[in-house]
Amino acid sequence: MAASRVIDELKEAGYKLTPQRREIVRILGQATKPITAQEVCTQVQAVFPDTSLDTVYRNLRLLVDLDLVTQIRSGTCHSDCFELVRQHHYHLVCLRCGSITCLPGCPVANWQPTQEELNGFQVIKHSFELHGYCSKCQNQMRAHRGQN
Amino acid sequence: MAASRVIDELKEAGYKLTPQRREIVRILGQATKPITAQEVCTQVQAVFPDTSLDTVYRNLRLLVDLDLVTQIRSGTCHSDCFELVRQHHYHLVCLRCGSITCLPGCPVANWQPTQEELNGFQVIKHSFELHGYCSKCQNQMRAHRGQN
DNA sequence: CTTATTGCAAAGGGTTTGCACCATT
DNA sequence: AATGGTGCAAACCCTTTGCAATAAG
Repeated sequence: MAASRVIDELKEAGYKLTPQRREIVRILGQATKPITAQEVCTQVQAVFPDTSLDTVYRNLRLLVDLDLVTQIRSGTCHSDCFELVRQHHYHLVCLRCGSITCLPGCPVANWQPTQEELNGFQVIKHSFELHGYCSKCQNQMRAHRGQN
Repeated sequence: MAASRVIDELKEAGYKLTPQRREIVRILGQATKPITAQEVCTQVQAVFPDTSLDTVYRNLRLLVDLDLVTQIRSGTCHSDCFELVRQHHYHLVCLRCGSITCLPGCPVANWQPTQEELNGFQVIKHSFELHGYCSKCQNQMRAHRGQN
């Protein structure tokens, strides 16, 4: 979903478009991977230095509630990450630094368990993550071992 | 992995087997799904009322570090859940109440992305979750709508 | 007897909330 | 002018940590 589309949806839903809010959406639109509220905040503050972290959280929550943003509580990430809702894809999550990389497509996009297995559970969506070590961390771990 | 096996591993590794520690392992061994530290604590306190939550956290952390327990930071769960390491499986996670159900097997057990996609990322493991609504929450949501 | 483990209390980190002021509509 | 949004500060929840007392080996 493009940032402009998100702005339109906010407008239509009757929400005010403050500069901070526009900037938050713009930053999410530019991101190539999910980012934390803190990262969003730092980037917003580059333009509007007085922006507070709670404003970022409030806006992210609003966007999540409106189904315009996806919130990811990753298997390794300390804090939640956010990204604009977009085509289904999956993530590489580093076990060491928590960084997330997006990969297109999904190996289980069309898969469904049997009805007996679900036992009445209503599936809305699914998530698929690969956990391991990014190349940067692999290098650092090698260097660290080298020191000993 | 059976609880007795976990106890053996702890013994072999030279850790002391306190009553609280044994009970924590026993509770994890009996659980049919991942549970929170708070849930473990409440169950331990049924037997040893003075047990503190931080002792539970310390023991869970130890078990995770020893690769005897898996820690799950789910896409919806407020706090982390824990389960004994066992055969690979996947989870149904309720978007409303956060409850987790285990399903055997895994639709992507033998799948691997191409080397170009990974770009040096070293895959250690993966996680697969279905998010939706458990039947209990579906009923509650229906009842709630009925009231209006 | 030695050392790890415990309970307590306090601190830490991420996230949410109450409030008065301010800005968008 | 009305209402929703903001910044600040404080609260909240989950989790971790320092410490002295305790218990397992």
